[in-house]
Amino acid sequence: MESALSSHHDQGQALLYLTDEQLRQGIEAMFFAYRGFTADPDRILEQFSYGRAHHRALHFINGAPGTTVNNLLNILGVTKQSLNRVLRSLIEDGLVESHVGKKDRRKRHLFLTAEGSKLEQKLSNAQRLRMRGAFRTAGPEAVAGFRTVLEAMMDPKMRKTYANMRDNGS
Amino acid sequence: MESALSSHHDQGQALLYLTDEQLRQGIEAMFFAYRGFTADPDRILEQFSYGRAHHRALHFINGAPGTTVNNLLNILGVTKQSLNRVLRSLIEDGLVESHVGKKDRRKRHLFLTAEGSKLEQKLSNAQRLRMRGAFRTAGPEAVAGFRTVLEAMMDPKMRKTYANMRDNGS
DNA sequence: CTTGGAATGTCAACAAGGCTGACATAAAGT
DNA sequence: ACTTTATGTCAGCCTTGTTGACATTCCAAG
Repeated sequence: MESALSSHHDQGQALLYLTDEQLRQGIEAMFFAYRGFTADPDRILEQFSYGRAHHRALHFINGAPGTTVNNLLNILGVTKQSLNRVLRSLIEDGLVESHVGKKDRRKRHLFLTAEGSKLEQKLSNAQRLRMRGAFRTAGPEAVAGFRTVLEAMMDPKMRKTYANMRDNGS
Repeated sequence: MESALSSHHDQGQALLYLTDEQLRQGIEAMFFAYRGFTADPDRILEQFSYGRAHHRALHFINGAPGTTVNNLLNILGVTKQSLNRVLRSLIEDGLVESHVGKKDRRKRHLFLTAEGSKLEQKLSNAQRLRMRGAFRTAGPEAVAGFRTVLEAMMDPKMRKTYANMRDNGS
């Protein structure tokens, strides 16, 4: 990719980062990085006989206590039946509490118990540790670029969801 | 948590991008972006009754024709039994060819057939289209940052594998 | 007020793709 | 030649995705 230096066209210069080869590298980087991203929590989850699905549920219930099953469904992008199985085991194990809605009794509002919060912290800490390392190594400008590209890669609907979480959560 | 914000030290300012809140946003961005990243090829794969595992095999066989099962295993980070199931179906369907090694008859060297190459292209095009859009929207500097952070997030072993593919492939 | 439809959540059964264990074959070392 | 190591295949299990059938609750139209 040193051809950028030898290009005769200004446009070629400017758009070199969009070549198929660059995109292929981006695709593979995404694949390998995501594996790293999930590796640490996965190791912890294994000890509890849980999977990534449990982690995701804990994460988003922690971020929005009292959220409903339906709301969680939209965020996670799985079927309610699939989420239900995960929630059931978390409730049975006393990590999550489900309260029937007072206004609308069809809805179940979800909360982490003290124990659930403890596991969420443990998973979160492990995942943040790696991300902090990566962020520190890469530096603030790289992190800004990272966030910009990831946001542009989301489905538009999820981009909005993400923007809301970001703005409320900070 | 947000103590960086209220810190009285210069260091707090400089490291603002490393707060737990920033890291949480990075984690969620990674989650939502990865979903977008896989969404387009997933839709195509569905029509062929294949899954992400088939896509990954096709992708890396395409990138390194003649690679062995064992080599693919190391790249994909799954068990050989798991990969074998996927390869078997791809071979049965005539997308991949497996040739017994001439030097070492234990090894199987893997190649895409014309048909396999066609599907790989189709998947690859769909995935690149989204990534190109994201890259173009974000701009070259953001893309550089994106790559830097992702690389720092990989497991060290995979970082080396990735670096080799990157340097050979260009 | 009742009734029919929409929204929400649960239960059952199936499929994809991880996993481990057992095994066959080929190569390599003693 | 015999054991050990490397490589790949087959069988069976588990998680977590899926669809289908269903119960409960709410709400709006009659």
